[in-house]
Amino acid sequence: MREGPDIARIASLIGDPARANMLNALMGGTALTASELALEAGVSLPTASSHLSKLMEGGLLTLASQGRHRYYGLASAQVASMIEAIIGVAEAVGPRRARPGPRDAAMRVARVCYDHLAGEQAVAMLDRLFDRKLLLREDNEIRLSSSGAAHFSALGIETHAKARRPVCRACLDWSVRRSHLAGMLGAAILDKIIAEKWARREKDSRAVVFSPRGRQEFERVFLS
Amino acid sequence: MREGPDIARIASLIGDPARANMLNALMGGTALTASELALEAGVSLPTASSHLSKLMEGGLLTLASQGRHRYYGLASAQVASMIEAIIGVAEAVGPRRARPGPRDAAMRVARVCYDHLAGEQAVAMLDRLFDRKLLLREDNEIRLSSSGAAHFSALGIETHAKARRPVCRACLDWSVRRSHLAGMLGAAILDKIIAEKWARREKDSRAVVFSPRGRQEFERVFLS
DNA sequence: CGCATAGTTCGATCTTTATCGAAGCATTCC
DNA sequence: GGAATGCTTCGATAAAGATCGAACTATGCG
Repeated sequence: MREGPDIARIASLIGDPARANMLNALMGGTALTASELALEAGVSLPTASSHLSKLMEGGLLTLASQGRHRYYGLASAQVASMIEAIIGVAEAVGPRRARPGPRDAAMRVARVCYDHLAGEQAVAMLDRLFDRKLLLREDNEIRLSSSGAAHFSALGIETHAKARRPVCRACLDWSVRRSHLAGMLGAAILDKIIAEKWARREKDSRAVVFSPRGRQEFERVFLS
Repeated sequence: MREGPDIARIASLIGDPARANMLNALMGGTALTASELALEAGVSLPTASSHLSKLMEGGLLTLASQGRHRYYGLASAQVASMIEAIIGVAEAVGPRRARPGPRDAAMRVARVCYDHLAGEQAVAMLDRLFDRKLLLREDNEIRLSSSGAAHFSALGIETHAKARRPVCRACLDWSVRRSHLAGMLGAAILDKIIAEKWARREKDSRAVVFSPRGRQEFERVFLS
């Protein structure tokens, strides 16, 4: 009977199917309203509302009110990466999903992880950015080199640190089991990919699907 | 209502206080019997037994029968690192523990993480091993250099890969928020620290407490 | 074999909590 | 102002599951 941090509290919050579905949906990175989350979780609005207040109280969510809309989002990247870790275990021990299915394959290639790109594409990108010395591994962190700063700035990606959010961060990829790029820069790159219409978000999924031309452009800019 | 891996199943397993306590105890790395875990969780033997079979069915534990003893342990390093991630969130959002307390401080300095050393000491050690080029960062993995192989071998630490377990692996430290060394080598180093009596495991805790002389030795060998 | 220790299974009880309909607030639109 | 939309609170119901005592199985010891 040891004390220690209350992991049961956190885990039981995630342990309800409705709440797990909501969190899963929020892993897409976009904040959602209570009604959207109710739909996502397959429960009525009152039920969803009750779940949301529990998640809020548990510190897993943040809330942004805009007019009569209330947008719920994951509280932090740390929460997101905890959820990724749980997904990893669930994938590993889970009842071997009958057929991997096309959506699942798409997820492995490229998907949204909270606010940045994950999957094979993202892991390959980080590797290339290191090779080209646009990013530097330092200690156990990732740092932007001066050539990297110039490079991203030329692409119209702002890399000045604001607030306390780190510019670069490594995030473990559950499908590849290697790191991909998170942090402000990771988020900015995903923004660019979507803004340039190189890829679109699959509806109701975290999968990111590149268009043929978009993939070419992405490879030219980030994988060359 | 999306499908996807069943994270609720995994999380709800951890979400029960009794099971969470058991898992927490197993994070110490040593396999424990059902009675020990019952004590640890503060429940009766039948209750513990029921929890254990659920954890087994969920794939979070492994079981080794030896005579009339049945030793339960965490199923994998992946499971351990998921639990660490949950601990991290619980620490971050949890009801600010009134006073950090001495045990808590000791945990931050050095503790057992499944089968290797974690905490400030462990993070510092990994940094030094990189500085001395005994370990090399490669891609996103850690590799043993040839001088490193010689070094550890001279210390009586075997570094030949056996089975499929990687020799070196990075593991994110929840207290320091940087990586420390896991994998076969990480485990072997912890073994040596205990075997040489440089430090002892705190009773009923994951904390690892160095003796004055032990700390000196450890610093000489791994932090110099 | 008989006894002791380790562990599981069974059955009954009891608490927790997920759920939704109805009603209540709050904000915006007209 | 009044109607509509988005969301929360309340109250009652129902289901899930945690708990333990007692009985049962298995292993070891003399």
